[in-house]
Amino acid sequence: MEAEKDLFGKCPYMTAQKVLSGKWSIMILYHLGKKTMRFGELQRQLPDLTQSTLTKQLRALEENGLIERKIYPQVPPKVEYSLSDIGIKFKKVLVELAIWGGEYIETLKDKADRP
Amino acid sequence: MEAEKDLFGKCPYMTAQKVLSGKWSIMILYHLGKKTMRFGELQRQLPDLTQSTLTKQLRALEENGLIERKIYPQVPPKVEYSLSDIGIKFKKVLVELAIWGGEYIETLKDKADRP
DNA sequence: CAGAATCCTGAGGGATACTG
DNA sequence: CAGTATCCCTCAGGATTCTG
Repeated sequence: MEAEKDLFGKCPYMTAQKVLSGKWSIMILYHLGKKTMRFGELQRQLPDLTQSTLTKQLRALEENGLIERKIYPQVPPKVEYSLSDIGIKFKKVLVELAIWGGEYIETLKDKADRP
Repeated sequence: MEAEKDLFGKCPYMTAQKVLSGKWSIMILYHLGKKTMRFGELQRQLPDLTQSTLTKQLRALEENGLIERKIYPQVPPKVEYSLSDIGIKFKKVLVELAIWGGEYIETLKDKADRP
């Protein structure tokens, strides 16, 4: 698609940046990294975004190949989201991200303690 | 500042997301991770952004405590940018990010090969 | 050299309402 | 349940120009 044209030949950092630029991308990848989830369940984990926003974010991640969407043809609808292969590999980044994020929050507290 | 209020108490992932949301944050951190640099030198490494944009991105990173700005009071001006302590710790994330970004680009090529 | 000051624009995110 | 379809609106990013 168009996304591929944009990303081709770019450096890994810029590529990563693009894919992760969605406001909720990281959170979604984190939750799907724990387990495959249905739309509703995922939404309950992320109370701060609306259905429409969640849908858009999921579509974007799917188009970029990070997650997979499995539709069960039944009524009522059932749709499961899970990490793709490359999505699973992203977990390693998430681990470091979590560690660093924790450290970062600590530095903020320190600043607040002695102003 | 206001940034602290926003970030306080949030999960590490959301915190990280906020700090890295700048379009060029990762690239800048990567370059400054290699060495301390002056404004002009940094700009030469990143030919795709204008001075004003680079300035804004640097200000944002500085406000978030990721980089440090050292001003030499002389004429013509000399300003050096470097990673702060917490900025240095971010290198670990960058490493994983680079690896994953490379893998991701590979998956794109695979898709292109057999459409 | 390393910026500050303006101005502008688009797209990403959100709110709301409707549906198979 | 898991979406679509609209509308709206902010604001990050960029272009441009001027400066100590």
